[in-house]
Amino acid sequence: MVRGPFIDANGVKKGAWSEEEDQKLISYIQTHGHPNWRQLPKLAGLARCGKSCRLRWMNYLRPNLKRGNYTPQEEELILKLHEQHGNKWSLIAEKLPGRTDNHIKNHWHSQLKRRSRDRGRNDSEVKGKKTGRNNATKHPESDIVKVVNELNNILESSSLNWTETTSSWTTADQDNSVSLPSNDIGSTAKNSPEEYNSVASREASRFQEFSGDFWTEPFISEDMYSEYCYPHIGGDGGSAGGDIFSYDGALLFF
DNA sequence: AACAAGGTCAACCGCGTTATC
DNA sequence: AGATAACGCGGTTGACCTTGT
Repeated sequence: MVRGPFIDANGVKKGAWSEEEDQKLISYIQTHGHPNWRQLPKLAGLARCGKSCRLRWMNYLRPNLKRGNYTPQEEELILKLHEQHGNKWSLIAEKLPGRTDNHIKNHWHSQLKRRSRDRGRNDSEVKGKKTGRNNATKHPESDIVKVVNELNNILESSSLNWTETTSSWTTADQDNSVSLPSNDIGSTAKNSPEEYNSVASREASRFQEFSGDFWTEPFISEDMYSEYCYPHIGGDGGSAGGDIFSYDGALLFF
């Protein structure tokens, strides 16, 4: 499915990653983090460029990545966010725990683009002319709220709660921040509430062990927090938006 | 059964942005 | 303040897979 491995003119390996390379990268990052992608391949004993290592880690090896089919709620949210923000895949990915910008982008081009186009066509047939992108007023509030409510229902059944004051996810049975184990949930737990809870609790325990004191924990690079603990709340203060707030008891992602 | 077309997705490339010197 | 390095994002590619004819 992917380019076969080859060595380029500079002696840098490219193309598909082998199991051995993956293991090297994982074990290096688990031990040292990734403070410097440029230096990482050399230090980890990989004949790759830093950029390639970063990409492999971010899109494939990183913990908590969700694989497999997109839920209708996720797809709906992608469609909404894309209409709002355009091709800002990283922005969209922030709202979808466990999905990477690359995955979302691929999914968009392979399926959602067409659906979006069809929907637009239907809309215009029904409502008459109405065009333009990045137009928030285009979407009736109730429509967006509906999508978000569906997502909230999933979260509720999972016993995971977003605590605005501490900007963290908690499980119902404990107050500790928890990294959302989307990978486990997606592939192993099959999303049943009981299994979901069990995995979430296990992850919470793991996180407890891990984060005795997060800020003094050695070898943890700063951005690991946002990578491991979903969702990343866009606190960059930029104009991109407030990201999450509550509306009539529902969580809104913007 | 064989082929073609379209779909999927990991990976690469180029460029803009941010950080550091 | 300017130059350079490093990072991150979005677009694109290419090979395998699936479906239709």
